[in-house]
Amino acid sequence: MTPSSDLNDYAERFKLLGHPVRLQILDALRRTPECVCHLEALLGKPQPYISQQLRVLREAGVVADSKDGLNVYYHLIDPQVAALLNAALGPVLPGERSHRQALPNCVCPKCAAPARQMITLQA
Amino acid sequence: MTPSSDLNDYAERFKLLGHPVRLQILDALRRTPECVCHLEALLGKPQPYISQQLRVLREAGVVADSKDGLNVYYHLIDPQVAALLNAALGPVLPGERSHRQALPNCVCPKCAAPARQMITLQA
DNA sequence: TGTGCATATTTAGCAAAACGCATATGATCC
DNA sequence: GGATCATATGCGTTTTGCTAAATATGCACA
Repeated sequence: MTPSSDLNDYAERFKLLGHPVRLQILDALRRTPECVCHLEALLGKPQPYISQQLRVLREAGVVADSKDGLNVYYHLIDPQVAALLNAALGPVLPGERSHRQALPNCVCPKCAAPARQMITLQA
Repeated sequence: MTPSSDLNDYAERFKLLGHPVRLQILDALRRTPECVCHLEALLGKPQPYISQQLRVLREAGVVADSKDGLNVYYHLIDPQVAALLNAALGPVLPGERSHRQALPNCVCPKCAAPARQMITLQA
């Protein structure tokens, strides 16, 4: 009923997106769930710092985590944030290359399941 | 070509919206242009403070001003910000009551063209 | 079972920036 | 001169951005 108190909530949500690191995380997550170690390699930031931003997003109800062995996977759960990302960055193209090659086991340089590595080099 | 440098620009734009006062200003401006004195009455903040936020928005290329006699009217010029506002707050309904009653001469309590005032009291 | 290694979270801390606001001054138009 | 608006300055408080250290937690393997 008081429209200005709602606006505060919206401003809070925009503030979540108004942060390069968080925006980059969310842009990655709207493509596919990602484990923390991959986000670390992707953003080039120290891991505790990424955990901090993930926590901000988690406590705001924007993302959720699910553990799988050693790894923790995060995924986007807020449809409105997804809509905002689409409105701002454009929708994710179906054929668009995801940041990772294969999902189930993290493939970023650190986690390095050696499977595809030499393919990348020669092809 | 470098998608992450673009993300910085997008984050900047989100940051503009992630501010209660600016968001309230933009929400008003997407309905209709407003003069500063009306925004002052609408937000209940001192005039220099509002001018300050308007300047932020102006220098970011989100709004533009046009002078008309004593008054300065601001309007929204960034279509992408308008799209984000629509995505977040919902589109402006056609019949929705604008904050002001009549545009050409500001009608907020301060500028008070006395025209409609007693109507408000009795009806 | 115990030890070690790797992933991830949490806590603490700090410098820098942003915020909220007041006040004073200036410009412009009537 | 009077009103609207912009700009500038200052100040106390809060938030941000980031680093570093400490603390779980799960897996592997002897």
